[in-house]
Amino acid sequence: MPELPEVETVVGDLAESGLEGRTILRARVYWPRSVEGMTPAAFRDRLRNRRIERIRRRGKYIVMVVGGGWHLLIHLRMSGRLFFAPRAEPRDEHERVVFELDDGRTLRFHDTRKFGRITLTMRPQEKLRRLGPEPLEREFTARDFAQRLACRKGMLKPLLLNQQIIAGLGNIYVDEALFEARLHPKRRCSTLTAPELHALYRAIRKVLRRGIRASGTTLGAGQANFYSASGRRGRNQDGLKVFRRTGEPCPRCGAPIARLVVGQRGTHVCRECQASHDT
DNA sequence: GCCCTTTCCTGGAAGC
DNA sequence: TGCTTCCAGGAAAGGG
Repeated sequence: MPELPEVETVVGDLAESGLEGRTILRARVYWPRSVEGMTPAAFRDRLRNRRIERIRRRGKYIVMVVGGGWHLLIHLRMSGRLFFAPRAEPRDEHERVVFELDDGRTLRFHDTRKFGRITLTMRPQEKLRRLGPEPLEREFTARDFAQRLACRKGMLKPLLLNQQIIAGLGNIYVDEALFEARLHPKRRCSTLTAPELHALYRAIRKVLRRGIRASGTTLGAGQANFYSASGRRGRNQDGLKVFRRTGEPCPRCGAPIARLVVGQRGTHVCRECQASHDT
């Protein structure tokens, strides 16, 4: 599941592999629903001979500035991957969109579960402005965070997964951040004290930075798992404290990690360390 | 406007 | 062993 650290890793890999400055000669769409907002034919026509000027990340989106004012927004969702392959290499059945580049390589969008989406648009802000702040940017302060959460009545976990509140968090890093901050995922936001909000702010930044340093989290071995654009597995799974560690001892107190469902999401907690209070 | 539920999909695990 | 069923999960749309 690509979240902020995984997308950051992919973008870093793509930039390092010299994607910026390359020209897309042709795009081939093998699963039309992977392309959002226009027909595959329009997508192909508008991308032909476009130069990839810049690549960056915003939340969980990969943003490529291509020529003529167009922007490619790529969301990997559950199982999406991007990687390079020589043009002659046969297509895997799960490759949904393939971009032919001017240097003999192809950039392939591989997505077993077909949740991923690619949007070609002149107005990227229509999508991107809905996103909350970037949690690792300097301008995102503990005060901003507290203000965004304090007025909410919902449970912590669904709110942190909401990309409009804060961009880039997904199931893995939310569970890890809540453990780090010793907060129960079902706690109502409005009941948090100022020190608790501050602890959560720091925890979110800590687990995301750790994830980026480890080049992301790769769970299991199947091809639907996370692999960077250069085909590397992440190493952050070894450092996870609670996520998918049901029954294992809590690294802080030794109590068994429990699994519960919060907002229809599998959720991992230490019931000793993460007091439930009002739940 | 906020919160909650449903929908999209497939591979792999679990159940029989 | 081999078949069937169930589940995970991000974002957006729809309902209350």
